Amino acid sequence: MDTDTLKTLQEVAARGSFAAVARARGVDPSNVSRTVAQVEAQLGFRLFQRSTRAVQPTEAGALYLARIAPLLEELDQARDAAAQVVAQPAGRVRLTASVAFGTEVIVPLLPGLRTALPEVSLEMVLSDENVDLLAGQIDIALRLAPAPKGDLISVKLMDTGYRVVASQDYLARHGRPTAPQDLSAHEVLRMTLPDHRAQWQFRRDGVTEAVPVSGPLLMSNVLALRAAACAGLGPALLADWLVAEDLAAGRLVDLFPGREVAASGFETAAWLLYPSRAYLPRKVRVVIDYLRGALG
Amino acid sequence: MDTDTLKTLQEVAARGSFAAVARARGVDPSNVSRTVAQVEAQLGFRLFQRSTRAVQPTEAGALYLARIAPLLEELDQARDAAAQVVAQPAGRVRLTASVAFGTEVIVPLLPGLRTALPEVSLEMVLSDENVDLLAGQIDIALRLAPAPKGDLISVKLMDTGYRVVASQDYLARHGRPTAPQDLSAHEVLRMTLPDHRAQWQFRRDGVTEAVPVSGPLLMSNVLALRAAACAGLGPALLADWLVAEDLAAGRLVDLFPGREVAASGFETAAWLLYPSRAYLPRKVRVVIDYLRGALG
DNA sequence: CTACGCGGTGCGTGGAGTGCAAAAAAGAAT
DNA sequence: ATTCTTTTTTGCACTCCACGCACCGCGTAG
Repeated sequence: MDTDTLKTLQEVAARGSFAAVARARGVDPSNVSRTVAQVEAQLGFRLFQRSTRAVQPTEAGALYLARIAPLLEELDQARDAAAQVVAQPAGRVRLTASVAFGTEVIVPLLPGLRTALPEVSLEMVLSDENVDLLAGQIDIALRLAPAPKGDLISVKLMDTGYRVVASQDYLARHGRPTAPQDLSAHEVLRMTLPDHRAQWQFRRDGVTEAVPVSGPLLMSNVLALRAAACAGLGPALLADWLVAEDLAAGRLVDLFPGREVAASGFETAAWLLYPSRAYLPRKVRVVIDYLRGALG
Repeated sequence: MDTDTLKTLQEVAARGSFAAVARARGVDPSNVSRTVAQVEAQLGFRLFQRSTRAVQPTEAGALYLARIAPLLEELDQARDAAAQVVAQPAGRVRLTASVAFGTEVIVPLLPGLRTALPEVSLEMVLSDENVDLLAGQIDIALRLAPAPKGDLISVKLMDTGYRVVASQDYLARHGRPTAPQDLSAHEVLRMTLPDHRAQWQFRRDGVTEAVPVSGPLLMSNVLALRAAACAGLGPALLADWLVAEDLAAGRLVDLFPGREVAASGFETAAWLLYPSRAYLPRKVRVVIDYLRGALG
């Protein structure tokens, strides 16, 4: 029983005509007719009830075709999966992340990734909106929350935290707060996200305190928020990976290095999401492994 | 890709030797060698790493073989499952007949058929129009004429005849005709079929006579015609199977019990039609046999 | 060192599969 | 009704693939 033959059967069922299948395949109609007849002889039952004007699957034929359809599919997948074992990890991998995370965390990794996986080319889709992985043909998504639903695989890439930072000159002008409570006297820079607006949370030695904050400036973009903080417009609550470089360079100062800081919950992390396929393309696999190795 | 080929691959993996597989299958070792080589060429990767003394699946080959093994199994199961559908005298059989024949002849057989073939469920499509057997997924058709054309198998189910009948009270009011010719003086009930309209034929001892008939009432439905006859509206030419019960119950009287009666030809019969003798599902076969036994 | 058995290859032949053409048939169109 | 078109099926050459056979290279076992 040839798989090509079985695919012919399915095409016959789909098109409802031997002649149409023959035209589509560029063969003689007699070819299709004989193929079906031969399969029927081998199977021992009739697959299609046919007249000169119509071809209709029999009950047994419909049952058989319905059952073999996924099998033929999987047979092809088995071939592809096995081929990937020997194939070099090559091709284009589409990766999506937020603009800030992409530019600050992923872009610095690109040189190393290029040398480690020269055959893989990365296509970065940076967007602060949640891109549909299937519709966008996305292989890998980097998000700051795990997959809420569906057939996505979530792996924690790295733990993330927040820092309250301000610029040197802002501190020189307004004084450096020594305790979180002092922030209530400052006009802080805030995100428009509801979680970040009313209060910030601090934790040290297991003791948590919430500090109400306020300020005239609200921003929807963390890069802009960071820029504002660097410009000395006030203290800001920002992700640690976003301000690591600025802290190291001295452009920003971590106001409470001894405390954990959070907007809503303390348990935050960056997640790597990818669609749960039966067999992940090798090029995607190696990129995932590289990212986990570099960030995990 | 032939499933038999794929099974050969599995046997190679199991036995670890081309020659052993060749012996087991009774073919030449070169056959196995070439089969494997051809599959590898089609797949694009090597399945077995082989030396003169050992055959070992490659990593890709092992993965491929492991994945196709259950698929081949299911492929066979699909065949068996479908074959069982046709082999078992069980399931739904779609049967079409005219409304009158179905209700008067087939329905009385149903109780016996239910007990004789409890696993078979009958779906009756009663229609006075010629149903398309293919489009309607009909297994068996009961018609009062043989298949005029096509690849349908026709078997005569039972001979049928016609009777000229009238109700007791009609005869009391209009007198009982003693010879067919007397019908010309009656207003008879007629079918709208062209054959039945102008004259009725009678035969006794090989002598045929045609009697012209007329009447104001024409009906297109034999059940309505019978009802009209029962209601004393006049004599009617009706199929014997249609009036047998009424004659037995005395609701109708056979006016010419000694004669054969016909509308057009005397050779009339009920036919059983079914598509294609080859690969006839067993459930259809047993219903056909039952009907022939009960009516033939 | 020899012999056996293994996988791989060249070769000739028979049969399977191909397209073509014609037949049968069923629906559509006139 | 009758003709026409389209579709399935089958008969018929023809081609070419797949089969077994013989042989080669090679590694292991005795």
